[in-house]
Formats: sequence, structure tokens, C-alpha cells
Amino acid sequence: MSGVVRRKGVRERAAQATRDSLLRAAIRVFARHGLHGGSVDKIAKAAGSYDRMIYYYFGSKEGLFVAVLEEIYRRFNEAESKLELDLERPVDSLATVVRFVHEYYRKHPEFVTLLNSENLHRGRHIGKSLRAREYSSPAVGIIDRLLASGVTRGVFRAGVTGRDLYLLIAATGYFYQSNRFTLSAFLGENLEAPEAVAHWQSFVLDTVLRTLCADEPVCAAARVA
Amino acid sequence: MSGVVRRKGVRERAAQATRDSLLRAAIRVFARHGLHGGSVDKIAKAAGSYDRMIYYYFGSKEGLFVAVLEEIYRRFNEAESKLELDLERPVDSLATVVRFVHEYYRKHPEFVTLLNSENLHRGRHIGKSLRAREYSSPAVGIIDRLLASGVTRGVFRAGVTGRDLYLLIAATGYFYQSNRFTLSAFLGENLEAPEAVAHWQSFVLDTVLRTLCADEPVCAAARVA
Amino acid sequence: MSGVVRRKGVRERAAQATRDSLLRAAIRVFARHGLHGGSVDKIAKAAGSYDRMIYYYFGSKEGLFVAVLEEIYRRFNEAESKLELDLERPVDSLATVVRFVHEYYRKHPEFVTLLNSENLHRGRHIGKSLRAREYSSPAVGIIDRLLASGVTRGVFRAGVTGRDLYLLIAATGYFYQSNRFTLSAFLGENLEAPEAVAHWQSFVLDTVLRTLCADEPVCAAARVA
Amino acid sequence: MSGVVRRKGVRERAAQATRDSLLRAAIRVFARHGLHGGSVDKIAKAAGSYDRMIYYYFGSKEGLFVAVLEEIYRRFNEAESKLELDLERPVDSLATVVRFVHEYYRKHPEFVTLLNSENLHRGRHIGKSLRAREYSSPAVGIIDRLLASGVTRGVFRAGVTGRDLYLLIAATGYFYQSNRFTLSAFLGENLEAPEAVAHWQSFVLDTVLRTLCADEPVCAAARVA
DNA sequence: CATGAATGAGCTTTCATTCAT
DNA sequence: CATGAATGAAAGCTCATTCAT
Repeated sequence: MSGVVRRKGVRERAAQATRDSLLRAAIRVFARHGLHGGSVDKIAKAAGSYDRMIYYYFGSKEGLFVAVLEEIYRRFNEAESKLELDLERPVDSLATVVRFVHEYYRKHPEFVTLLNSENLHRGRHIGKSLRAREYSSPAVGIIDRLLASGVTRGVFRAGVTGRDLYLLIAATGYFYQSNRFTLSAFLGENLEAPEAVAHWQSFVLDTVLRTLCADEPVCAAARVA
Repeated sequence: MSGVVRRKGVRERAAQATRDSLLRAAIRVFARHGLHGGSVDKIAKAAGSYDRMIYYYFGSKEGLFVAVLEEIYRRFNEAESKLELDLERPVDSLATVVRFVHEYYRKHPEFVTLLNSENLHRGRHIGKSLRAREYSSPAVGIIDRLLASGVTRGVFRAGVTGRDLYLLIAATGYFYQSNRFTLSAFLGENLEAPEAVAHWQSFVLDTVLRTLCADEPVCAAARVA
Repeated sequence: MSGVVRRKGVRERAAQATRDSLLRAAIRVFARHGLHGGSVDKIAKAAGSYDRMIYYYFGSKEGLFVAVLEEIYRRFNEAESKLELDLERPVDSLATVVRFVHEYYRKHPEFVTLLNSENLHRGRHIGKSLRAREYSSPAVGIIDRLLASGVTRGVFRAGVTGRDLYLLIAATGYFYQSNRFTLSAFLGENLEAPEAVAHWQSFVLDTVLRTLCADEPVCAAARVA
Repeated sequence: MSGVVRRKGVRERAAQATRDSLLRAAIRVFARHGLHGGSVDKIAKAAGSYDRMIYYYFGSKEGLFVAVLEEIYRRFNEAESKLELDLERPVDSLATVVRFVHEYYRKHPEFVTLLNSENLHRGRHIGKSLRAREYSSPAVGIIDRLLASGVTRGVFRAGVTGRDLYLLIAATGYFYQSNRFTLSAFLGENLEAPEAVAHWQSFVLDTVLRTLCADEPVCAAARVA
């Protein structure tokens, strides 16, 4: 680190810090108040900076929102890339994936609300992003490989695509997190209670496995263990 | 005033019409622009009325939003109550429920975005609603009965709750609709294409059935049919 | 006046007063600072009101500017309509017209600078005005009649149009007023001095008459007198 | 630095180029949007430079505007100095002057709008210019000489000053160009049509000659030719 | 000589809301 | 019951300008 390149001036460093803190503040504020509710001034103040710096670094409020979307996708992909999956143990690995996805949504509520904001605006901003494509769907590929490995080993049945399975896992994790307030009112229970969360995750994992290996005693055994 | 109940006067009728058109406009505008993005003026104009009428009938913008939430829950329940389910044919009935929920979300995107708005605000408004309780969870009860019937008939395994199954069905339908824009970008395909929708519904139904009757040849047969 | 109609409420009266004072303030401020330089806030404060009332009454800053243009044209036409011209004495009447136009520009510098602003914006606003057409060119018609009368009486030569003569009179009066600051620097004299103004008006009148009746001793006589 | 004058270094040359392009961009932008409407940033971008360079070279926005005024006066004088006038043929020469002035305004609309801007600000900037004096009134001197020559030759009557005649020529050319948008709306015709322009110029020339040589058959003859 | 960063004041416009009639 | 007028706050954004390097 302290080797070759270095030589970033003090100012450049400070500038980067300003930009970063604006971006981080924007994630927080947009996540809490939505795109309309999160004002540039609120964000600037939360970052200890000035609203004009947002225009300096991001061009506009929309530009900032695009940067926010790119950043949260980047973070998600980064976290995902750290997942250690053993292709030789597909059932365990699948469990890991389910847990990872559900837990990521749970620990990063900003990810969920920001995507909701973007969908409220019909995907207008993600379409403007050049980097958006880069961040798409390694997840699906991972699950595809997992499924293939399971089929080879005779643990999973064929005919299920990684895409569908990914949607199933994401939907169950996302909806539970995103709608926890209305659901809690609707169901008359607190979905955020640790036992409730654990119960839901295991129900989903069970469902996932049942859909993959219905007739396989092998899988059933794995499931128990 | 004179007389007991009698008929509603012309004025009352007109008043009701004003209130209704404001409420309907609010559903449209809030659904499209969110709670912050939907201004009282925009709503009033969309209703062909005046913004002051909103204060007259609903007290405040928040009061209007509460009324909106109550109304969309009411509509959902009303639609649900028209479902004709034959408890003696639990598999078919379950398919009907899956189809109904998914299709309702699809045909009522405002329901989805409005609930997202409410969850963005952490369920603040639904908590203020007195009627909110009334509208909760008949759905869960219905599925409970369905499951019980299936278990009795030896079609479904025991151990699955209506609550979990409801969440599974809702999550898969809701997420698909709510996040269709970011998902379309993420997956590089159009989730709104009729084939894509049909495929997803049948995948979900298959998953639901597999989770209910994994080891049951009876159910498998039903599934095929 | 205190007869039939009346019955304008106090509020309506006050409202009209608010609108009027905003319009009057706008004329002053736009005339002094131009369209860009005159901010809505400055105008509102000059009118003792609030900037939002400008949007209430005029829709936008541009709408206000359109109203300003209509008003100054209206005032000019109103003043012009009070001119008393004796068609039987065409030379005197022409002198009256020259004096009126030059004096109007001199006493209403806002008329001149506002038209300059509008021309800077390539006539964009006057094109949006519905009333603009109404206010056009009675002046030209008046001069046409004057010329015809003079020709009939053998005082003026034929072949000069009211349009050209109007432009000549307007140009000489307008330019002198509009460019008096740069001209004063350029010529090294103060164009606003009363003698300078009087000299210019008589030079212009002389020029006008010479162009109308070069070869006519009759006219020359009139000119002297 | 070393040596007396020598050639300009590469850096000086580049600096001059930057300064020039800023000045040229400023002329364009100020002419189109006025002093208030033309922002330093807009100008810098139009020049392919940075707004800070404006402060480096011109000190302030006002300093830039002063430089702009000086430059357009310089250009006008330069063009004027190239006029070839034959004092022995005063009528033709006068026609040349009229044509030159009117055409200059027409082909350099920026000259007209910039002077309007300066007059809107009551000549504040031209007063600050040191060079401004240099650029004044050779035009008047030229016309003075022309008139004297004409009087000597018995073509023009005495008693008309170059200053008045210059104002007459300038006013008729300037007003026509400056107010062409509002006039076009006012008169209901397009003043920019080539025939309209030609007609106006010949009307003005005719007026000028009639005012100079009313009783002179000599001049009338010259006019015809 | 030129450039990235910063700053305070100002811009036009929209917000939700209340008052009087 | 409905409407015209008013109001304070805040929205997104641009302004001219200065500071460092």
C-alpha cells in the first residue's frame, strides 16, 4: 500500500472523502425517505457538506441517485463474491445461499428500500447507468452451477433453472424484509422477532429443497442433516 | 334533518361524489409518485376538484393517505371474498388462490406500490387506521382451511401453516410485480411478457405443491392433472 | 358608479389591489434590471407582497412578463388615443404626433427598456400574448389619415406611407432615449439636457416635413410658422 | 524577458489564445442573454475554458463586460476606417455611409444587443473604460467633412450638423434592427425580409437627402442618379 | 498557467396548509 | 359546501467568486 503509486495530494484525498461521505449520506437519506423525500440539502447536511457539492460531483439529484444505485449493487456483489461455496456439497451450499440472501436483505434494509424507490420510478435511473450491466446476475450463474453439481451427484432433480430458483430465494427474502411493517399489522405479529426470522428462513430452505429433490431419499437425508 | 334517515339529499350525493373522486385520484397519484411525490394539488386537479377539499374531507394529506390504504385493503378483501373455493378439491383450490393473488398484484400495480410507500414509512399510517384491523388476514384463514382439508384427504402432509404458505404465495407474486423493472434490467429479460408471467406462476404453483406433498403419489397425480 | 353593479366584496377589491401592485412593481423592476435581472422576489418585495402570489396570479415569471408587456402597450395606446389631432391642419398635427411619441418615450423610459428586453428575447413573450394583436398599430392608421389629408390639401407630396413615417418618428425618438447613455459617452455631451432634447425634436420634425413637402412653398411656410 | 521585444513565447501565445476565445465567447453569450443572463460558466464553457480563467484575465464578470464593449467598439471603428469615401462626390459618399451603418447593425446584431445591455445598466461600464474615449465619434467627423464638401459644391444646404445627421442615420438603422421582433408583431409583417430591408434603407437615404438639399435642383438631380 | 475544490447567496418554483367569505 | 386569497417553508438548482495547489 505505502509502496509505489501513492502521491495522491492531500486535496485529492479530501475531495474523495467529500464525494464518499455525500454518497454514503445519500444512501442513508434516500433509503429512509425515498427519492422525493430525500432532499439534496438533507443529504448534504448529513454529509457535513454543502448541497452544491452534490451538483459538483454528481451533476444533479438524479445523477446522485444513479450513483447510489450503482454503489448498492456493487456492495451486494462484493458481499456475494466473498461467499465460499463448496460445489461438492450442493445442499449445504444452497443453504448458504439462502441464508446469505435473506440475511443480506435483513442487514441492509437500505438495499431493499432503494430498489423499491427505483421500481416506483419504473427503473428509470438504472437504465441511465452505464455500469448497471456489470453488476447483473452473477448470482444466477452461481446457482446454476450449484444445481448442475447437485444433478450430477443425483441429489437434485433436473428441470429447475438457476434463474427461477434465484427469484424464489430473492422473493421470499425481499418480501419478508420489505413488507415487514404492513405484514406485521396484517398478521398481528412482529416479523422482526429473531425466532420469526429463523422460522421463515428454515421454511424457505425446506421449500427450496423440496422443490429440488422431491423424490430423492438422498436429499431428504441431507436435509435432515 | 327533517325526517329520520330518508334518502340522501342531492348535496350529500354530490359531496360523496367529490370525496370519492378525490380518493380515487389519490390512489392513482400516490401509486405513481409515492407519498412525497404526490402533492395535494396534483391529486385535487386529477380529481377535478380543489386542494382545500382534501382538508375538508380528510383533514390532512396524511389522513388522505390513511383513507387510501384502507380503501385498497378493502378492495383486495372484496375481490378475495368473491373467490369460489371448493374445499373438497384442495389442490385445485390452492391453484386458484395462487393464481388469484399473483393476478391481483399484476392487475393492481397501485396496490403494490402503495404498500411499498407505506412500508417505506415504517407502517406509520396503517397504525393510525382504526379500520385496518378489520381488513387483516382472512386470506390466512382460508388457506388454513384448505390445508386442513388436504391433510384430511391425505393429499397434503401435515406441518405446514396457512400463514407460511400465504407468505410464500404473496412473496412470489408481490416481488415479481414490485421489482419487475430492476429485475428486468438485472436479468436482461422482460418480466412482463405474458409467457414469462405464465411460466413464473406455474413454477410457483409447482413449488407450492411440492412443498405440501413431497412424498405423496396422490398429490403428484393431482399435480399432473 | 355607485349605481347598479357594484357589490365587489372587500376581498375581491384587495385581491385586485394585490395583483395590480405586483404588476406595477414588475414594470418597475423589469424595466430597471431586465428580465433576468429582475427576480420574482425583488418584485414581490417591491409590491409589499410575496413571491408566491406572482405564481398565483400570473402562473410564472414569464407569465408576469407577458402581462407586463400587455400593460405597457395598453398604456401607450391609451395615451395615444387621447391625442387630439385636427385633420384639417396636417402639419400641426404631424408636429403633435412627433412631439407625443418622443415625449412618451422620454417620460416612460420603462416602455423603452422593456421593449428592449423583449427584443433581446427575440419577441418570444409577445408571441405568447393573446391580447398583443389588439394593441398593434393604430398609430400607423392615424398617420396614414394625416398624410392623406395633407396630400388632398396640397401640403404634402404623395408617395410616403404612414408605416414608413411612423418608423422614422419612432426610430428617432426611441434611439435617442434608449441609447442616451452610450451616446452621451460617445458624443461627449449630455443628451438628457433639455436644450439637447428640444433641439433633437425640432431637427426631427424639420426632417419629417422636408421629406414630405420638399418642393412645396406652402409647406415651407407652414414650417416656419 | 531576456532581450528586448523579440517574439512572443509559446506560452504567451497560448495565453493570448485563451483570452481571445473567452472574449469572443463572452460577446456571443452576453449578446444573446444579456449581462445578467450570460453567466461566467456559460461563457467559459462556450470558450472551451474554465470560469476561473475569466477572473485571471479580466478580474471579474464586470471587467469582462467592459472588455467586450471595448472590443465591439474597436471592431466597429475598424470597419468604419475601411470605408472609402470620395469627398468630391458627397451624395454618393453619404449613400455609402447610410448603407454601411445600416448594414453593419444588420450583420452584427451582437453590437446592437450589447449596447442595449449597456444602456440598460445606464452606461455604467463604458464609463469605467479607459479606452472608451478613444473609440468615440470619428463617424461624426467624417460626416462633418462630407457635409462641408457638399455645401462648398452647392449640393447641400448649410445648417445641418454632422452630429445630427449621424444620429438620424444611426437611429433609423439601429431601431429597425434592435426592435425588429416587437415591430414585426406590431406591424404584422416581417421586417427581416430582404425587400423590407432594402425599402427601408432607400427610404432613409431619400429622407436624408431631402433634408440636406431641399431647394437644390442640383441635389435632386444627384438623387435621381 | 491552469485546474480541482469549495462556498454563501441567490434563483424560480412547489409544498402543505389556513383564513375569510 | 365550495372557493378565492394568502402564507411560511422548503424544494432543486445556478450564481459569481475565492482558495489551494
